[in-house]
Amino acid sequence: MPTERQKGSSRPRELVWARAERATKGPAPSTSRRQIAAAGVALADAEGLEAVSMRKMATALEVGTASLYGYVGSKDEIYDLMVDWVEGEDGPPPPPGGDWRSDLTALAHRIRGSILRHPWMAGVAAGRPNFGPNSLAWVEYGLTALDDLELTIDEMLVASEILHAFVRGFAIRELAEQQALQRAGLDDQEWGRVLGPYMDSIEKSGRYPRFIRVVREAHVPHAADRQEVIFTTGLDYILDSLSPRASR
Amino acid sequence: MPTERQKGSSRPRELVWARAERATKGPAPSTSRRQIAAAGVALADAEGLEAVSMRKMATALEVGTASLYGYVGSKDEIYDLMVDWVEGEDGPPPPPGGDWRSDLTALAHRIRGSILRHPWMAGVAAGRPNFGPNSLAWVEYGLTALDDLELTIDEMLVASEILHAFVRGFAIRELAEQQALQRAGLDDQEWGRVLGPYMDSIEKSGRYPRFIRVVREAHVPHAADRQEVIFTTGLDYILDSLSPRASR
DNA sequence: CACGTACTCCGAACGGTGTTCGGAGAAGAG
DNA sequence: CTCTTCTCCGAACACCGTTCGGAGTACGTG
Repeated sequence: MPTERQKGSSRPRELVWARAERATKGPAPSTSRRQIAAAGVALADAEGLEAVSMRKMATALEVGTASLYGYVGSKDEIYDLMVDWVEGEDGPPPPPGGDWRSDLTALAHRIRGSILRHPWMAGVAAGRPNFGPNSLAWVEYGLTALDDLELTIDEMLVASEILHAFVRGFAIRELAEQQALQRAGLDDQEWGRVLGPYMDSIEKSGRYPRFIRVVREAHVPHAADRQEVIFTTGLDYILDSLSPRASR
Repeated sequence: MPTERQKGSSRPRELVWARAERATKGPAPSTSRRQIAAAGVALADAEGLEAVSMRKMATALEVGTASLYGYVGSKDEIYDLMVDWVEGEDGPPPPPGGDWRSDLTALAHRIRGSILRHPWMAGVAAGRPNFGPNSLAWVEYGLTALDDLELTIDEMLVASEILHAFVRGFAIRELAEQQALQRAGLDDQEWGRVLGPYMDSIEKSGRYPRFIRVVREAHVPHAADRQEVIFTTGLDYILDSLSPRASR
């Protein structure tokens, strides 16, 4: 999660994206924002977001700790760079394929994939909007796909927001479950040992009968695939609700 | 954001919710998990999540810092307690009103309200699932409302997941926008000064025409109300897509 | 070519952080 | 009354984000 600004903080500089990467005068910088982003992503992927500290970043980049503040105004800006790096890791958006439905489906799976591949994304993106060039390119891609539906500009905005909200919200929930598993020591059985007794007591309390029914019934062996099915089904529900609005 | 566990950490104890609050033998504890949760929420609401430190919590509760570890296994567990405290702050769920659609609408608005009222919720809930009693009660409420639709158990699960995913995802996005505004110094004009030049350069690049169109057109005076409208519209889309599945 | 300026680099320090350790003291069990 | 078991917590450890101010470098200009 992005560190929160304290109340009396000095006025923010310009956005990272708006500041020039390199000055014209002094010595050449020995690294770049792009390298900083890549190093941050590598660190966070390997050891978790907590491992992204200014000192470790500096060590990874073979640079003094304080030097990073020449590239970045604060640690939060490193998060911004990391998010946009991930948005760009698969290359730029392809040209739309002409079928809005499959374009949007692909977009949704891509967003979900990014979050699952980089679990720290959920927490980082929660507190700050991201206006990086790669993020914008993918938003533009989604809006372009929606063009085929001949919606008003307001309907397009709503449609885009709904899609992104669902995908992001779903991936976050999926991730929380997945990480809880991982936290119990990378061991499925261990998790059962910890959660099991509590679930039993919940069941015995009798206050959550439908929840218990869902949990017991959904506790099938192929949990990973189950999430896949729920996601795809939910996505279809949402795309279904978009199409009738095209033929007004 | 929840602190991530490091790899070699010792095995986790039981869940907070499963551990006994009070032992039978020694002296009586001088505070309670409930008070810890309330103090944490108050601190986070007033000064941001970053202000929730073990030392400040201990000071607020008039207790030594190390004493907190008798109530809680780690700082993350304090986050768990805080989330469930918020889930319970409006009292227990009412009995379902008989109309599934209005029940679910009310539920959605309640979740969104909680996140907007306690902005730190988004980041905290991103990394950990919450199985606290109050959270479960509201999940149960949603499932109960869905009972009227005569869905299969799997359809109920999907429907519940979709609703929660959309609401959570939307609130997070809304919050990010709102906090970016706040970060610029509680000043709308300041934000324009920071963002404006960047948006102009984006526009001049010509690479994001649809995005620019949406931004310019959505930049109306009544921004707060705009979010309300988008949320309500999106929610209706989703509920619309649920109802046809009732009459299979 | 040389000067001045504008920049990059970064060691050291400041005030915080989460968590552990181990002793002191309180209260129910026998 | 003793013993056991719990609560409490000061002190310490390793680390954190950020700031300061000096040293060094390369370009624009005279």
